[in-house]
Amino acid sequence: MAKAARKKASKKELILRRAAAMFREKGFAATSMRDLAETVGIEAASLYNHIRSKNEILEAICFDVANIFFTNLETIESSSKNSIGKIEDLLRFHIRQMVENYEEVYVSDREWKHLEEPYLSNFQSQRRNYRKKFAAIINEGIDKNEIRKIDAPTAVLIILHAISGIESWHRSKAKISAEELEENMLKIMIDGLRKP
Amino acid sequence: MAKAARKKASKKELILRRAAAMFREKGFAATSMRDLAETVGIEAASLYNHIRSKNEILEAICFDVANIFFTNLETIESSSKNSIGKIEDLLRFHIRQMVENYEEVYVSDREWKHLEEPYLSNFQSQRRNYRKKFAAIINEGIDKNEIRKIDAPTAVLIILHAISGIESWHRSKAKISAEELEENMLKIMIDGLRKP
DNA sequence: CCTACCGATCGGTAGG
DNA sequence: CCTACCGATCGGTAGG
Repeated sequence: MAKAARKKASKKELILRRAAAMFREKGFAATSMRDLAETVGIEAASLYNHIRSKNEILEAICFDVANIFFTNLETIESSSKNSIGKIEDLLRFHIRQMVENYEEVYVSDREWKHLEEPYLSNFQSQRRNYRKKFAAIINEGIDKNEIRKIDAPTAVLIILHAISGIESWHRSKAKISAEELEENMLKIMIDGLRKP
Repeated sequence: MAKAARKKASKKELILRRAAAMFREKGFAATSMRDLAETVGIEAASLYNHIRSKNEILEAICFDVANIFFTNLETIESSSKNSIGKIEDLLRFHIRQMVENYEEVYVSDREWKHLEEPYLSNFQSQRRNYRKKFAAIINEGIDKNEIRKIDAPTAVLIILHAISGIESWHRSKAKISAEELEENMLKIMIDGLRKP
């Protein structure tokens, strides 16, 4: 019984992982349940013993990712570092997630618009919330004279999207290592914020 | 005859513009020809008097945008400015295109993977080419000691994706003006490159 | 530009 | 987990 439960859980996880890979590659709408079933190695109808619907798969991916980032943000918020230090930690976390957890993060970032209500509104509001908290850290740094006077929400958008650009790096067979990539991104972006 | 030709051309342009708006909003795969026909105000079958296929619409959008950017890049390459100046011009052009020509640029950026061969390979190679030329300008600046020693291809990815992040700004009803946005982005990104 | 329609494919269910 | 199948919808064509 415990064994069967474990087995079922791992098959569901397999489905979610393969789905993330396919949604990333072809997009949510262009991925069919028959395509997915084939890469999992079962018939399309059998998928429905593990998941309720195609949309439920997307929900699982998007909210898993959202929770990982939100939990990390709370940890960083309550740390004792200064603003630049907090932003650096935030960036490193984003970059590492993008490298290590690539398919899921990418899908959460680009395919969430195919979420259905009420999940769509829920996801969008989590997203807004995350960006607001990020912007608050930047504004804190501006107040304390660590960071140059810039529009914080704009800086957040730039930073977040810059990181999601690692996608292409990932595809290009890693001409530089993950560590080098991280240092390069930090150098460019943190120094764009820091007060001269 | 000239009048009829003009009329037909403008109807095709209307279809392309509406298609860009819908592809941006729902994604290429999730947009049906019936949806598109409805917003244009005709029956689905009538679309085919103006365009050959759904994919041809995507091709028109993607290559129009690619050509606009490529032409501009060539102009900038042959200018007499220094590297930082060239990059600044390049950034301003990208930002303005993103603001003024939003739907098409966004679609070209995010939906090109639904292109079919041989257009897909063609588009990807134009894209690689553009990034290589952009990276070459950065490397030139590093050689001339205007720009700090960073990995140029990484900087290109960061910059290009940072700009595509304006999408969210666009959606958020412009809390700051387009000019302010441009100056903020320049400040953050150019100063991340410039040699201290 | 429309009506009428095609074959293919979609997400999902019934029943075992 | 499979076979068999459903209604809906897809991109696109024929013919006028």
